[in-house]
Amino acid sequence: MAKKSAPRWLNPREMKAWRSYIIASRRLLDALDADLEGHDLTMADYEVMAQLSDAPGRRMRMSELAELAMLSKSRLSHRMKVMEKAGWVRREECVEDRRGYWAVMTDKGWKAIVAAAPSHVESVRKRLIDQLSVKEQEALAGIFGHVTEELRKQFLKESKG
Amino acid sequence: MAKKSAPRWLNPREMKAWRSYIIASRRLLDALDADLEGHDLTMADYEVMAQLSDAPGRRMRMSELAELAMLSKSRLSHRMKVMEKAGWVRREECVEDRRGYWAVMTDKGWKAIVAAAPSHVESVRKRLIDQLSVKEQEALAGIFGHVTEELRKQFLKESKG
DNA sequence: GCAATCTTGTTCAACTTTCAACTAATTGGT
DNA sequence: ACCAATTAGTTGAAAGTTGAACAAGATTGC
Repeated sequence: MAKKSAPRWLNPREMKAWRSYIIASRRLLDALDADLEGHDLTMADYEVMAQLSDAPGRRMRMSELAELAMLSKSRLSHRMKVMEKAGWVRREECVEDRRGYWAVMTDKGWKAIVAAAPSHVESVRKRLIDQLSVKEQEALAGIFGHVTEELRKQFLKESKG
Repeated sequence: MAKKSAPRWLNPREMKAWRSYIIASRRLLDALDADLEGHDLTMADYEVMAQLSDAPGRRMRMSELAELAMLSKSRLSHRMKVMEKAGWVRREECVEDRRGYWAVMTDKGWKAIVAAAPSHVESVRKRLIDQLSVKEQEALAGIFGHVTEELRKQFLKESKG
């Protein structure tokens, strides 16, 4: 990341793309979080619950769940403690690998996510998806699919050297 | 936000747009933050410093700065305390409105942001902007400009109606 | 079989963010 | 001029997050 050459500042078009994106994203995430408030969920917790509800048997190893929900192990561990207290999940020892635990969604958790999902989807529609034409939806998927792919490559390159 | 009718789940195209966006954004922000680590800055603090460095006299009222940097007043207040301790900013009483304060960037702060900016821009390029064609940059700006505009309208409607 | 290493998941301490309460100054209506 | 309502900004406590250190179990190579 060290650079000696003159910095390549963003031209107006690039700047507009970047600023629009960063500003809208911040506000969008805030709005989506606010919309979830009534269900006692943040986006992060929703993501955890959604991933878990999709897993076979509504159970998943902590590490895999952390990976899919894009949280650190530590953060997931803390959130699980909170959600466990709320009765939405429970932890079960893992027989196959006795270091590990299963995160298991309870009935109460299932009911909570089923109750929250329609309004969350409606919120995502209203704030984002329904604002976009089909072409724009495809552009969005294209752009960010590509960005993720590239980040993955960059990560591999950087962690090797 | 209360809904009685059947939820309009996302179709595959919509789901792809949404998931690509949310996943890439999370990872992108993480990468950008990681790239800033060497300058002892987070994206949020960078934003504060960048806005301040752009203001006339490199000074701005706390409220305006909070608004532009998209932070709550409380959060800005806390961050300012940290940045003040680092010697990057200082607070000055405001004569025109004696409730208020000016956030003022110090020389040291100016040097810090000038030192950080090139590598941050390079990081934004590498992770996002340079990955996109001109058409994609324009699409990105269009989509998120529109989203911001719509969020603003929705906010106005919701806070009245 | 066994030491070295890696992986899983938690915990502690430091730090950051949020939320509600608060002070003090300004504004606006009468 | 006065009082109520609003606005600017801070504070302190509670909640959330991070990152390093750790214990315990799995894996690898000899």
